Amino acid sequence: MGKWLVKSDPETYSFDDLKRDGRTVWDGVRNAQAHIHLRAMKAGDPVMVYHSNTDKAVMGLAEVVRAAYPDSTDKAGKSVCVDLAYKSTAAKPATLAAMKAEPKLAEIGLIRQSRLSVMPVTEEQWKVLMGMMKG
DNA sequence: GCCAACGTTGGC
DNA sequence: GCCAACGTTGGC
Repeated sequence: MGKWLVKSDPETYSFDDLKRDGRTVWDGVRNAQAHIHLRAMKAGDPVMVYHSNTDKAVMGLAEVVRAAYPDSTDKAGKSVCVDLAYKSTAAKPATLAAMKAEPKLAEIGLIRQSRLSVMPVTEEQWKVLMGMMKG
C-alpha cells in the first residue's frame, strides 16, 4: 500500500471543500509524471492534501476510494483521475517552512520537485509529517 | 529529433 | 510582482 501527497490550489478546490463534500473526483491533472503516480494509487491508500500558494501546508488526510480511471475533463482521453474521500483534519498544518527545516524531509518530492502535483511519500517521511500535524 | 520560445506553476 | 523550474509547442 502506497502513501501519497496531492497538491491543490485552495482557491480552486480546498481541503475544506473536500470536508464539506465528503468525497470528490480528483481530476484535472495533466502532468505525465503525476499520472504515473495516480495510476499507482489503490483504494484504501492514505493521502495528504497540501495547499499551495496561500497556506503552503498539509491541511489533513484523505483516502483513495476509487483507483485511477479516465478523466472525463480531458477530451483527448489521455488523463486519469481518482476519487478521494475526506478523512481527518490536521490539528496543526505541516507548513512548507517546517518541512524545509526538517532534515528528514530533505528528499520529499514537494521540495525537490516543486511543480509536481501528485507524488509518493515514503514511510519515514509520512511519520515525520504525521508528527508535525499533531501540534 | 533537436532546441528555442513560450506558458504555467508556485515560492518568495 | 518577480523569477526559477520545468513542461509544451512548433520551426527546422
